[in-house]
Amino acid sequence: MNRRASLLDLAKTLGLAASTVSRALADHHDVSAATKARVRALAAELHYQPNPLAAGLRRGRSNTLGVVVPHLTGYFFAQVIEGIASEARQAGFSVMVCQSDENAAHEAQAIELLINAQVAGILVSRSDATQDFAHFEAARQQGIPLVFFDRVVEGLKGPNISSVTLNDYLGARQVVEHLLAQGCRRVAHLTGPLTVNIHRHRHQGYLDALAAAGLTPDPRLTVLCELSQQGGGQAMRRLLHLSPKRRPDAVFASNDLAAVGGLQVARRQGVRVPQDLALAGFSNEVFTTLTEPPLTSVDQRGEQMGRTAVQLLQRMLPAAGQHARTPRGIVLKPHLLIRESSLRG
Amino acid sequence: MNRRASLLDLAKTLGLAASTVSRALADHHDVSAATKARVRALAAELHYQPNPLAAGLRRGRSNTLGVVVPHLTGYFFAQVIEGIASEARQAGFSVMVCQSDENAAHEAQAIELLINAQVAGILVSRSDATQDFAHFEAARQQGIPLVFFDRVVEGLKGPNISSVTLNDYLGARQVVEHLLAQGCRRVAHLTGPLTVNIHRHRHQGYLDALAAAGLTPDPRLTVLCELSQQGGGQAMRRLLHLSPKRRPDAVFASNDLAAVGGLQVARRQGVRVPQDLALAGFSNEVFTTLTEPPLTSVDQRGEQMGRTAVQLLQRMLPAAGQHARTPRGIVLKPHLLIRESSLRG
DNA sequence: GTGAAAGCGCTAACAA
DNA sequence: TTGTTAGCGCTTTCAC
Repeated sequence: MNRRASLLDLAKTLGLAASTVSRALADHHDVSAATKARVRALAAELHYQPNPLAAGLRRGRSNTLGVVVPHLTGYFFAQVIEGIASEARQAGFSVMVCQSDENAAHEAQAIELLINAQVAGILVSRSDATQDFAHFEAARQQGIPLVFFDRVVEGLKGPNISSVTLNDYLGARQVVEHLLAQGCRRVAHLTGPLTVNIHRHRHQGYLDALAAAGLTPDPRLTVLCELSQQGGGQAMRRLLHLSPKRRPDAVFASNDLAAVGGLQVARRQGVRVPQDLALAGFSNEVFTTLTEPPLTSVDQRGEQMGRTAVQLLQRMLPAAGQHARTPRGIVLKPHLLIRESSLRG
Repeated sequence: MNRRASLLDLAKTLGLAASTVSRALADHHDVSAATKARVRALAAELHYQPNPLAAGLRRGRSNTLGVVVPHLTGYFFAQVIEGIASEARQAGFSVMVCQSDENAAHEAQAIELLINAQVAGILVSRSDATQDFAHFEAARQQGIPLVFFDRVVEGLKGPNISSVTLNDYLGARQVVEHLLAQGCRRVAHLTGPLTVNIHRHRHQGYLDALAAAGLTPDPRLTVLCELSQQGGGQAMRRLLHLSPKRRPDAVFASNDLAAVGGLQVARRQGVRVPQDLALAGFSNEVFTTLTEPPLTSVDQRGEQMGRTAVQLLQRMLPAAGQHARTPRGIVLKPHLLIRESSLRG
């Protein structure tokens, strides 16, 4: 079991200085092509692998990207992380994943952990509960670039901060337009806290779709609830208790879990979906094709979002050259997926 | 923006040598209690955070644990990773997650990446496709301890290898005993490749439960299929094509996705679940409570498995003292969760 | 019980 | 274009 080859080993056998080998491997412009070739050949032969710990120590930052998500159990975030992991690996980065559990304190702790680990950058989808954003500022002040994905912190802008989001407004609007096209006239909306960008945008899309169709939104049909199976069930119960005239003929839930919770309550009360009540969710979770009937939803393009987030981060890294530190905000287009729960044929 | 305090900073302000401070912080036994107290007080005051890169470089290994899973999108592995991440953090480790996509080459690549990153240990659930286990041997030979969870490599045993699994045999046996108790007599089994421990054990549990009830297993009722929604659907179609006498009155699928695929096909063909056909899966995925009817399943205790895996790893680390490097195999008890899909009341 | 010294493997300023 | 030098922050002999 022989020690792994070090850069110095390469240098010695080639009769070069360590620094030259280092530069050659980094493809530094003022190393002769011949030298580069020799170095690369030997490196390949010896299966040289740079020691990331040493490089990190020297540079003052590791080659790891930090990721903070509210949780992992849920198709969307898992997908995003798959995208991040795959894109990061191609760029030579490792990925460290932390979860905030929708808890502001955990989120701050995670950021601290990542700063401490001297990550090259942080990708984060903020917890719904977070109100104080000092921890993000702290990262920025350490010179660690931040990319927000899906759930952004809207006040935070600046040279070291980018974002990639879904066009939630458009997604919601398309859902509601589809429901209206099915002949629905009283469309209800189950929403999360409107302080969070995604929920606010989806709600606005809902309102505007109604307005565009010449309908006046009924405030009783917008229900603020926890976007869980239980929360969706409760909200549905409330809606079904309305007088027949006021009762909705369609429900658009801001996520799939709440939609399914609502679906179950409705069916148990003998409401036929989609004939009596058309239903749609948001996120395109795996289980949307497994429910009875399958659930109309909006795909959030998780993997693409993850890949894009890493690309945005790379642009903000010092090594990226001249155009470095350009903050950007990318908005992805949603995909409406129409399934039986909203199809009145 | 002042530089983070280094160990040397502490040493200087206390009039001590760096080595003493280092030992004090590591709670080394021959540092006086008084000195330890002074050091700790100042460290706390200055919010001293050791530089993990430097420590890692010096020690020749980082404070990161590597995790390799087939994929992230799926409740079980996400749960395990939550358990791992939480336990690892408590022990002062970071976690690096890689996915193999059920692909042997990707898996080998991931292990190589982790070895290269000088992780302190590797936690892995092997891909179903892997046949060649040289990459695991390589890790072991680098002195990197391995813990297999859920899916183990059965040939690999030794001083640096532990495992934590579910008692799949028992889980399967409980499921089938429950189905038999519901009055079912022709129980079918949808299984994955029997080369993988989990599938083989589940199948054996199935066979033994039948035998214990005095029934002779009908080989036509064991269907080897891809354990996906589609695969489960196809298998169910095949079973329903059997002559009425041979047709099963219960199906136990080795995972939930296949069970739901089967459920959909059955319902579409007018088979009533559970009256005509009782159904059970395995894994307790989130969606098991969302199907119509909700699906009986076996909880795999993902989070517990993740926590246990990290604990086993710690026992194998050099620092763990005398009893270090003790390999262990822990087997967790499954929890049968009976839901409507198998309840004939 | 504490200190001095060396070095993990790499990179970056500066010199040639 | 290449080499020299220094040092990132920590741990670990070895000496006292």
